[in-house]
Amino acid sequence: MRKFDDSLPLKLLRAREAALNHFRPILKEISLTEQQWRIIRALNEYGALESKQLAECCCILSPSLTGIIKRLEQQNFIQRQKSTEDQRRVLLSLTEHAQTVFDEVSPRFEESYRKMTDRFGQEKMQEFKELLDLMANVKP
Amino acid sequence: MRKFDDSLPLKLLRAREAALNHFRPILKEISLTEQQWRIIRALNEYGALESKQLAECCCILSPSLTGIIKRLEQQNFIQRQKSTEDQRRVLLSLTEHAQTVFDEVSPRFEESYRKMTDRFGQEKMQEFKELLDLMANVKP
DNA sequence: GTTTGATGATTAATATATTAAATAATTAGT
DNA sequence: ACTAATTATTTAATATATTAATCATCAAAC
Repeated sequence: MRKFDDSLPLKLLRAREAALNHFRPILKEISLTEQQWRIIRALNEYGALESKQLAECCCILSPSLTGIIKRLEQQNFIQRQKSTEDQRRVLLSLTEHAQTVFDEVSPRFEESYRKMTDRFGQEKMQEFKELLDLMANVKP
Repeated sequence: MRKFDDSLPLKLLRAREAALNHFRPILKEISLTEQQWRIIRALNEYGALESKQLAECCCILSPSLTGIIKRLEQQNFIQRQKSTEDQRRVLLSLTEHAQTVFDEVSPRFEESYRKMTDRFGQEKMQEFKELLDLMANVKP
């Protein structure tokens, strides 16, 4: 069998851990989890989204999202409103508070992102992202 | 700010999900979680390992490992013994049962791995893994 | 209009992730 | 030898992941 360390899922996990290590200090400071920040980023970019779309684009399953949204709502980061046409659907968007926090801290994330990219190498990063996108579309 | 979809951690997450989708059916059949299989694979390759080493090489934090090992022990997949020199340490190894299961199912994982590699492209996979290893060593 | 089937969200149950704190055994310094 | 600092593991508390089941709403068929 292949060597344990040759496992692609494991390599992806380790690479992701290494990447996240660049941002964890910021997340800790602002007391947001990685998933919470991911959701806030998505809503900042796309505006209001339905729960299902948000789950899809954030790579978070619906049952997890339910809890995450509930907590973000309690912390006044997210507001919800039911869709008028389809009562099943829930529209989610950022509160003003969340928007303020986002605008304040996003430059810090950008800065860390730039550092990470520099250390990894600009061109390598480009190539790396292309391969990641390709792998994300390999169906079983 | 960068686009949401340009996020490296997100791309890594999506790529990993896509990769895991090739193996989830097998895991489900044998009723093992991804983490449990990762640990079994590691112990198969390295033989007995201390808890700390196992956590390190499997990219699992100690508190998580405690629970995973406990459950694998209950299912008769793992046996533990305290180190004789250092009573703090715990030596973990596979049971015969686990070894049997591993030998039986590992060919199926290999087969799926080969398919995945073929669909992604052999040379691309090589290049991809090299970049993943590089990223795993980018320190903040 | 009612039934049936499908869909969006939630709940439930179990497993894992994360951080902090507690335990216990070892080592270093005195 | 004895205290202090270290280290390996576990416990605790909270958040998220995963699968299955439920609940409510909508849509199509009848």
